[in-house]
Amino acid sequence: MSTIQQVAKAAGVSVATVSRVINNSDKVVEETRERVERVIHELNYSPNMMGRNLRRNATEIIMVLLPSISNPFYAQTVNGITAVARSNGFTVTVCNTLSDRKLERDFLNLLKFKLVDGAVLMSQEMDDSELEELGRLYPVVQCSEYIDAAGVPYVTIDNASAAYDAVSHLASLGHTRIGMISSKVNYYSAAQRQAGYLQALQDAGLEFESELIKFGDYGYGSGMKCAEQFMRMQNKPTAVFAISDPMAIGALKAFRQKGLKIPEDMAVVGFDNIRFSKMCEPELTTIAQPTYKMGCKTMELLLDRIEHKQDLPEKVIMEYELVIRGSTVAGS
Amino acid sequence: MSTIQQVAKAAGVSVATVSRVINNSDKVVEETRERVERVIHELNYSPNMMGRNLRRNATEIIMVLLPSISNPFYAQTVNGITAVARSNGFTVTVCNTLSDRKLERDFLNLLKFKLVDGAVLMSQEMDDSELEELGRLYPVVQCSEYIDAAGVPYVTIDNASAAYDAVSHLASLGHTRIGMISSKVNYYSAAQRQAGYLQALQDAGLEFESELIKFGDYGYGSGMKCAEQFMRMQNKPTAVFAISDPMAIGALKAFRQKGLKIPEDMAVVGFDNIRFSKMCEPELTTIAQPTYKMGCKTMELLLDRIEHKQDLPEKVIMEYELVIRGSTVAGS
DNA sequence: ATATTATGTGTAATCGATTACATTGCGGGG
DNA sequence: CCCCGCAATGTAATCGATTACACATAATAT
Repeated sequence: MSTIQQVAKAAGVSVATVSRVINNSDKVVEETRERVERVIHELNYSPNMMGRNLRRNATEIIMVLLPSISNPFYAQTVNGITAVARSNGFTVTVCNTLSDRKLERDFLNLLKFKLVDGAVLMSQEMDDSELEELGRLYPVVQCSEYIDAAGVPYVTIDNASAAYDAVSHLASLGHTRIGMISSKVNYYSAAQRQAGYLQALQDAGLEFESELIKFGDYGYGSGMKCAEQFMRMQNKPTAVFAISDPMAIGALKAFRQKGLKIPEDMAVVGFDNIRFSKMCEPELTTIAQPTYKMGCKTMELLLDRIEHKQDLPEKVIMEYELVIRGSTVAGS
Repeated sequence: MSTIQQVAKAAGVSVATVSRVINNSDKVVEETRERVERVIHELNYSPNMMGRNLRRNATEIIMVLLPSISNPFYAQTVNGITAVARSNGFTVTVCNTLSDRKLERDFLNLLKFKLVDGAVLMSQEMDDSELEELGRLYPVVQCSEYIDAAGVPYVTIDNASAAYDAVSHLASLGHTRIGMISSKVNYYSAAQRQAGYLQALQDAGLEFESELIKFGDYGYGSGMKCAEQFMRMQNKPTAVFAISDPMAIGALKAFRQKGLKIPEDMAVVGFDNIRFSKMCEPELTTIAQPTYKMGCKTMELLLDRIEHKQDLPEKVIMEYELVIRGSTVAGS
């Protein structure tokens, strides 16, 4: 690997001139520029970013923290983030925290250590005060999953309202006993979705009892288990709202294995509109978040922070959509 | 953000001593160490990695390049890579190339620029000679998808043999007309799987014609389209082998929409054993790769390269497994 | 008592870039 | 012919760490 010094010597100029050529700044007379560029090419030189970054105190890399790349929900969001980042000269790397607090901390050290310029959090394990400090010290934006209290900006949908719409949809179809599959881990979005669910039941004049909420972990397997719990109840629900598509799909599968007809005997609504939700039998009614746009918006907020703009928006609430398919309405 | 100089001044020692404390190297007398550590804590100091990396010429970060984090197949492999990396003090970041050659190049610049110590390629857009050069200059290992000619080490399964087994399984069930859903992009693995398919047909004494191979893009949608093409054929196959689970699942869906019974009227085999393959109706027969172990092995090879060990293995072929489920054998 | 060694700490070079400031040379106005 | 100003390039400080080497002091050997 060649350095700027070697290039300078070989081209018979100073390192300053080489640097000027690389950054095509200032004036370099055409003849010199060509000579330097030829040498750069010959030596296959590319500037060492550690040197550059140390001097500039910036890396033009941002990182996206998410609990698991295996959850298909994240892919589109990352694409949106990447699109905006690239058009502003930034590179995006994805960091898989596996919901491990220690691993998450290791990644966030990259921020502290200045190896990345900013971070998007799509989920966090840390507590409010840690997040608050993080947001105070570094450019950080939350996307989709968030903690409100911490003063860290976020982009999200109105989870309560989305859940409300999903459950109201079930109620409007005549269901009077509606279950919910939520999550044990208390994410804020899960709490909001539960609130929306309760509100919808109340507004539809339906009764609620705690047995109607089961708890999973966002994955298929837990959806199946929750469905089995519902099946064992005396007074079974005829419809279920799950806060993730994989859980909804797992539930669908379990219900069908028990011989229930979907949506006649049991209606199911999911959340996130992952691609597979159109592949299962029947197709899944679900809440679609504008994932790509959310990613774009998130990156815009982050760029503003990195550039230290003032008076920045703290919250952006995006529109969602209830996508009605065969798991709630036959033949749609 | 405080620097090592500030810490040194505040503690009344030299930067060398502070550095020794941080790296707990050499001898520092207990009293000095405590004083320095107290100051470090008070100033909330953490070493600037750009300075350190510049000096050490290493970052202890490795990157994984993959075409799309939305393909669930990659998640487990990344977990394996991460496990081994972490236990060796390395951090893993995932880079989403979107199969875009330019984006891929941008990420690989991080290698050239010394911002990462090594890379795992799970798929590449570059041609053989580029890959060959990359492998010569930097620590790089291919995983799962690979180019053999380039002399870059790789970890994989025997794709031809796996496809052979899948197709032989179909033949052994009495199918005599067996289609294949392959990919337009000519990945090496796709070519090998086609070879295995052809060999299996030949060994089973079955006829082949070019119409029996359709081409998709590894996604659900393309699987559905290929299935529709099969349905329009005069002499339809009664079984189909797809080189990715999403395509197999898409095909399954399309066949069922046309009223075919699976597996009676049409048997389907996929490839990769993604989690959804157990959630679809019926469950999908597929080839399971030992993804987690492949990730571990890949990272081991990469670590060896980073540490400049000699006489390293160039190829590691792992065992796969044909998982038989309801899409080929009823009730299994 | 002196020479030798070990121990702890400091000084300054170094990694590879960027960039403020200095220098050089040249053309034009007076 | 001198001086000024501008354009092109060079010199050297700087970013924040690590580390070879130097040095001072104390402990030990002779």
